[in-house]
Amino acid sequence: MTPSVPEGPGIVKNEYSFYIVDMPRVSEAHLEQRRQQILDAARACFIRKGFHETSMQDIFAEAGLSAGAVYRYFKSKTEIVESISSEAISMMGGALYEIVAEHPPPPPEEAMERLMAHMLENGESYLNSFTLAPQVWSLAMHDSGYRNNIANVLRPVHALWTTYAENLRDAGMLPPDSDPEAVSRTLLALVPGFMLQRVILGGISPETLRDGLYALRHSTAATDSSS
Amino acid sequence: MTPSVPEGPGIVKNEYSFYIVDMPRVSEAHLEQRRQQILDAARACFIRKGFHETSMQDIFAEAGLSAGAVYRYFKSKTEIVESISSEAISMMGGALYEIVAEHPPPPPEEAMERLMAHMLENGESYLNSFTLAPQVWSLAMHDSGYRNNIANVLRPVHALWTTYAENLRDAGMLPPDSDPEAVSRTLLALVPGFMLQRVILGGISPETLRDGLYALRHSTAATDSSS
Amino acid sequence: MTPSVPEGPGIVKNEYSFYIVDMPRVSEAHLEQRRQQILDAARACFIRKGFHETSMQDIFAEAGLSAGAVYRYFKSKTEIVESISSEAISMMGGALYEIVAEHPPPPPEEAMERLMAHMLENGESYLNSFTLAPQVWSLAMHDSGYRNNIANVLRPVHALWTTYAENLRDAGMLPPDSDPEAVSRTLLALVPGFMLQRVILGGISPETLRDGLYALRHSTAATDSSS
Amino acid sequence: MTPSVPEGPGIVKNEYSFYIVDMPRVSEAHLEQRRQQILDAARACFIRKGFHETSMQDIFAEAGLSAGAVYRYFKSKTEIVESISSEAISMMGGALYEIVAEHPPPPPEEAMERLMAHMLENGESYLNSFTLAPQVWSLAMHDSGYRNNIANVLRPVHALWTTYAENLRDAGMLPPDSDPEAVSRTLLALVPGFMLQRVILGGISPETLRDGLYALRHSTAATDSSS
DNA sequence: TATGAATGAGGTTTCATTCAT
DNA sequence: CATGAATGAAACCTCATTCAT
Repeated sequence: MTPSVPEGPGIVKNEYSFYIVDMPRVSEAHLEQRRQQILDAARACFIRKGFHETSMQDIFAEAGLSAGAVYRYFKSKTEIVESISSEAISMMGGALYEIVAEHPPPPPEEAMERLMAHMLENGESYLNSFTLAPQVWSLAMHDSGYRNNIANVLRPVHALWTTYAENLRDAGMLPPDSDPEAVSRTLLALVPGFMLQRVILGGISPETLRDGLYALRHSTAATDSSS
Repeated sequence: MTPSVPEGPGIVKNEYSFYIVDMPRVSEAHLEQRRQQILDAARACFIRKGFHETSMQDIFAEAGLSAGAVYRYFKSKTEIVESISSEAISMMGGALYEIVAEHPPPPPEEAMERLMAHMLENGESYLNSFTLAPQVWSLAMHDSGYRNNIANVLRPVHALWTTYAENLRDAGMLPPDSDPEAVSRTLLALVPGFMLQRVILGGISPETLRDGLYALRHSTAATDSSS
Repeated sequence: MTPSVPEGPGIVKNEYSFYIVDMPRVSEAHLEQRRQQILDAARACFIRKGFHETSMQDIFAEAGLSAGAVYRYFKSKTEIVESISSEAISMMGGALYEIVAEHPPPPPEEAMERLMAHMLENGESYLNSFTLAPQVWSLAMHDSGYRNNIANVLRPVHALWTTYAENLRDAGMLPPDSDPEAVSRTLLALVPGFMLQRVILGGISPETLRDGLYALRHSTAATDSSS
Repeated sequence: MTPSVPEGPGIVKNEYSFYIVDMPRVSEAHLEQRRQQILDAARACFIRKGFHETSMQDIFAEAGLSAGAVYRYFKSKTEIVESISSEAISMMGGALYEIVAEHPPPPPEEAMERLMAHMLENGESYLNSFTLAPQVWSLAMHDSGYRNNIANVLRPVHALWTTYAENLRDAGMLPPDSDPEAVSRTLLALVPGFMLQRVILGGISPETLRDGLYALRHSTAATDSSS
């Protein structure tokens, strides 16, 4: 008396009715898409108004979802902020890696120009990380969790710059007794300042940094003051 | 039944107490001192907890004043935040001016080292501007008032660096065709990155920047890529 | 493209899956078993956390069922609470009936001891009615439905005690002019106090009540104060 | 030029103006009265609707105060509930103490009758503790804080009953080998049952308990079953 | 029949600000 | 000028319930 029903993925037999469709009610992809929908909405709000000025209601409205729906995917506003933060601070590695890996290493002004250009492309048009980053830095000031978070993201970046500085020195492009760590720190230090000038003062572009670094690198040896 | 108290200028009667002396009209100096008392309290709170996590109640308590008293001197929390912000972003000019004014100009690595050392002294030990600055940057992202504020403070600083770069070039320490604007921007860009590394990553000091800049300035001319 | 599946009574087509077998119409027994599964889960939660602190989500999780499944069997949380409540307050009759039915009636201290012992067995180890009961009393304070519910359960119990008191009097174990109603009420009143002392104060057992009643029953006639 | 202003309590001199009135802006009594106003409102709500069904908004409305005002006096709803709870469970000691202290001790039925009458007077008309008590018991089931709270209130009451039982025995009104602890527990156990019957079943009064206890105390020695 | 994602009203609590005293 | 009690809008979050699949 059991009818021949096609059995396949998602069609299972159970003890009450004979066959029920056990397909996930919504696909895994749908869930992930919802998460993204929420994160996109949140990011848009955060870029527009900032973390603190954005209320959960703002996010609900922007996402077109109810409170409950959002809280199904993120258990607190903090969790959303952290997601966006992580995302914002982690978008830098790729380009740097490629630049660092080149042989011979590109000169610093070129490396920096290319990195800034990459950040502008992936930041201003898509992630607006230039607006988000300072907010994350700000959070990091009083929340050791965020601070560690950023530190963890920054350390590999720092390491890449150090490798780059070593390559530079090994290729004879830096004095043999120069400290790759100091060079790494100095180049790393340029990034936040570039971002802030871009947003607050304007009038700065990747080329500015390139030309500035180029000029500094070609100052005459006459005026030294190393340790 | 009203006691015979001399009534005269400054002596007023009110309904609660019988007489209060409304006379000496608290000195101008006293007013300013009260303002400072409030600002000191606010700054302490902001450094300890951040702008957003600090409630007005926190400030009242820290200042040992009532709500009404504080609101007599500042008409909103925003006004207090702005005061502290201005203060925090304006503490940089002095040392830079002295450095820039020297003839011949000190080499970049020395100029930067001395500036950072000055900021550490006046920042970390007294103002903790390293903690406040990122919060101000963060505010600036979404409040054009703050942004202009900072821009206005930054422009003279930028101008000083440009003057310095010109001096450098005129003294033959930079290529004659180099762009002082680009050099100025580049040196200015180092400051926020130094502050952030100091707080978040640690392991950076004025000497680090000095050594890094020194090494970069002594890279061989072999690897150029100017425009 | 529709697979050729026999269509017949109980085999229906729906829009999601193609065919589901709607046949055996899950047995009545199965339905009842599902109800029990849910009630068991709910009771466990209620004992663990209380009615109000238990969310429907808690019950879903404990039962291993979905929201929809639970709501198919109970149309609201209130209905579940009521089910558990009824169950909790109705578990007392059986033992009492047996005790009351005995001839000659056991003396009060023995009747009470046996009843308490019975409640402990069926309460503490299985139903934990000692924890549930006060919650039900609490609900009864502001919900006349619950109040009537309890009253309806309590009235037969009360009647049994009254019968018992009459038997006692008829057997010459109480003064001939004593009021069975008053005795019934008094004995009935001992139960909640026993439960609460057991949970809150500890140090009470069926024997305590037996000894206490025994002592009271053997006080000397010298000190009377009847109406 | 300093005017002769009456100095007295609350009139102080300070450095700005010469005299300011330092009277507490509102009197200590006013503060306490506000607390009572809130507690009265809360109690009314709790009696009317129960702890859980009463929202803070209900309390604000009943008290005629704003949210902020209430939260100035109580830092959470829990704190309010606890205040009312403590109050409700602690109103029982006085009358019992007086009864217990009498020499010779009144017979149990009289002691109990008088205590119940006292509770009715101070409970039903003023505190409605008959409605509140079961709610507190209910809370105690899952909150050890409440449980300890109640236990702490109950222990002295229990001790008083034990003293009473000892007095009873010493006065020859209980068998010399009877256990005062068991008698104490038994009499204590009657109270909750009386309260619940009063609210749920009705038809019980202090006299009921008196007559019931009287009858039990005059049962014939023929039917014993002590240990 | 079962699922669980989605809803949205409503909960408690905070906090910048005012104003009667 | 100073006080601090009071305000009340708005914040974050929960949870009983529904309904498309």
